[in-house]
Amino acid sequence: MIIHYKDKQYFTSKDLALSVIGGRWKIAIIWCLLHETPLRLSEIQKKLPDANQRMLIRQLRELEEDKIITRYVYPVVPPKVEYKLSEIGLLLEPVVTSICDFGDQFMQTIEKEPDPTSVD
Amino acid sequence: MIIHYKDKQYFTSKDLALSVIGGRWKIAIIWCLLHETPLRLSEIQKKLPDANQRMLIRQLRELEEDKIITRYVYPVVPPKVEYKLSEIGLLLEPVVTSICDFGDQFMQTIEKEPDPTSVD
DNA sequence: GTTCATAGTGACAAAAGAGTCAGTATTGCA
DNA sequence: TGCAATACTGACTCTTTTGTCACTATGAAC
Repeated sequence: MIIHYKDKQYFTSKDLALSVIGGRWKIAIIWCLLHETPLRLSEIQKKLPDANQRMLIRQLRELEEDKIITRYVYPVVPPKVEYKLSEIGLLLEPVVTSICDFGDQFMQTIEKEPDPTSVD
Repeated sequence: MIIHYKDKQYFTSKDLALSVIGGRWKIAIIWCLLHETPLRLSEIQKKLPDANQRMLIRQLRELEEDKIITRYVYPVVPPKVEYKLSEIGLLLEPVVTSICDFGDQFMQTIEKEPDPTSVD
């Protein structure tokens, strides 16, 4: 079974999923939107200060293209745009949660037994 | 809270988790090892024919470095090496499962409502 | 008329990641 | 002697992703 999506081929639905969530800031953005919704760009920026605006916008565009988030533009000046998770996007909650859980557990193991290559 | 790991800084445990599972073939390798274990390199290659050997070895090395998998070398000729998930690696089961589940659901939505940019 | 706020785009440079190809080692066997 | 099998490594290129900088638009407030 081959899945065609956005001019690419995926051999498993898992690969397709990874193409949707794979992006430097995507999981972080989804995490933010799971905790508080809707959010404006400027609010996401405050929550993710290490991502620059250009990157955030690109990631938001891709998530929107994949219908993971919705974008609502208020016809006002200065602009006001709200992002929220779509119905499909909400299905990512278990993914984000399990990644967070794993991260916590992994962190505990490296704290107990610090990696020799790590620098404190 | 800043986590130092392998000469890099992580601001959340989620980012740390993503650094561990982020790699073209890592989720696929872990998926294989969750279904059948242990596996030899040549067996993983058969299960992931699109990954070339060099890439698989690199991903396996990184997973080993992060203590997600263990590598056992039999002292025989020709070489025999077995890979299996470590105790920590097994904690990734919910991550892989939730990604697969999401992938399946996502696939259904794009089948129902095909994306205009996709090519069949 | 200038400035502010917000959300955005274009063009490019830098870095990271992925992929390719050729080569190594060991031992047994024909 | 030469080949087969398995698990690698080195060196390189190519591609993709990420990051950076400068720039736009609009209407209100001063």
